Amino acid sequence: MSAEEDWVWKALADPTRRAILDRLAKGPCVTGDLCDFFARTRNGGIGRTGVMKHLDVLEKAKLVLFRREGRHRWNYLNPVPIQRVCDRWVSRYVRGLAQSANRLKDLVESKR
Amino acid sequence: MSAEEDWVWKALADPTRRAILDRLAKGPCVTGDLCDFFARTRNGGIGRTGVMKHLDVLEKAKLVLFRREGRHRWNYLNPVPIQRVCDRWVSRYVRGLAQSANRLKDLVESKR
DNA sequence: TCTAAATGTCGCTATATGGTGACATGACGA
DNA sequence: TCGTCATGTCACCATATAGCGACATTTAGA
Repeated sequence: MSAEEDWVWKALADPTRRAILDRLAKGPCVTGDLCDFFARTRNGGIGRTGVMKHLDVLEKAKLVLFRREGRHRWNYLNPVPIQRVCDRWVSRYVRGLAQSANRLKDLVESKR
Repeated sequence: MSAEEDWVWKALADPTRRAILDRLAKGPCVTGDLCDFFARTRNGGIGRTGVMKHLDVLEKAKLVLFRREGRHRWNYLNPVPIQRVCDRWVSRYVRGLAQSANRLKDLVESKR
C-alpha cells in the first residue's frame, strides 16, 4: 500500500527505536545525550553509530524531525504518523471487533 | 518492555503479514485458500511455505488464532492485540501532541 | 588560528528474516 | 486399505539489518 506507512511500521518494529521515541516523548534531545542515555541504560549498551542509524530510520518514517543548532542536532518527536497509522488500523478492525468476538467465542467453545 | 508487545510490532512490520490480516479481517480462512490468494495476488507470488511462516509469526503475536477441523486449519483474526498496542502508544503520545505541535512550530519557524 | 567537541560517513561483520523445495504426517473418501 | 489432499516440518539460500570501529567534517571557544 502506501510506502509511507511501510516505513512507519518498519521503524516501530525495533524495540530500541521505540525506546528512542519514548525518550523523545519527554522532550527534544541532542543526539549526544541520546547516545549517552542508551550507552548507560540499555543492556549491553549501544554505541553512537547505532543510535544514529536508528535516527536515520526514524527520520525516514518522519517519526523524528531535527533542527541543527551550531554543532548540535536537536531531535524532535513527531507523533502524527504513529497516530495516523494506528487510527487507520484500529478503525479498520473496529467493525470486525464485534464479529470476531463472536467468532472467537465459537472457536473457544468448539475446542472443548 | 513487554515481550508480548514486541511480537506484535515485529509481526506488523511486514507488509505481507499486514495483507494477511486484512484478508482475515473479511472472515476466517483456511490456510490453503490463503496460500492460493497470495500465490495469485501478490506480485511475483509467494508460496505456501512462506505463508505458513508468516502465520507462525502472526500466531506468536496472538494476532491470529486457529482451530483445526479435520484436515483443515481455520485461521481467525484476533484484533485485540493490535487495538491494545495502538491504544497504549497513541495515549502515550496524546499528552505530547499539543506540546509537540508547538515544538514543531518552533522548529519550522527557526528554519527560515 | 588551533584544539577539542559534536556530528556525519564509510566499510565491515554477524545475525535475523523472507523465501524456497523436498519430504513427513494425518485425515478423508473410494 | 490406499491414494490423495491439506497441512506440518526441515534444511538451505539470499538479502536486510543491527551493530561496530575508524576516519572526515563542522563548529565553539581559548
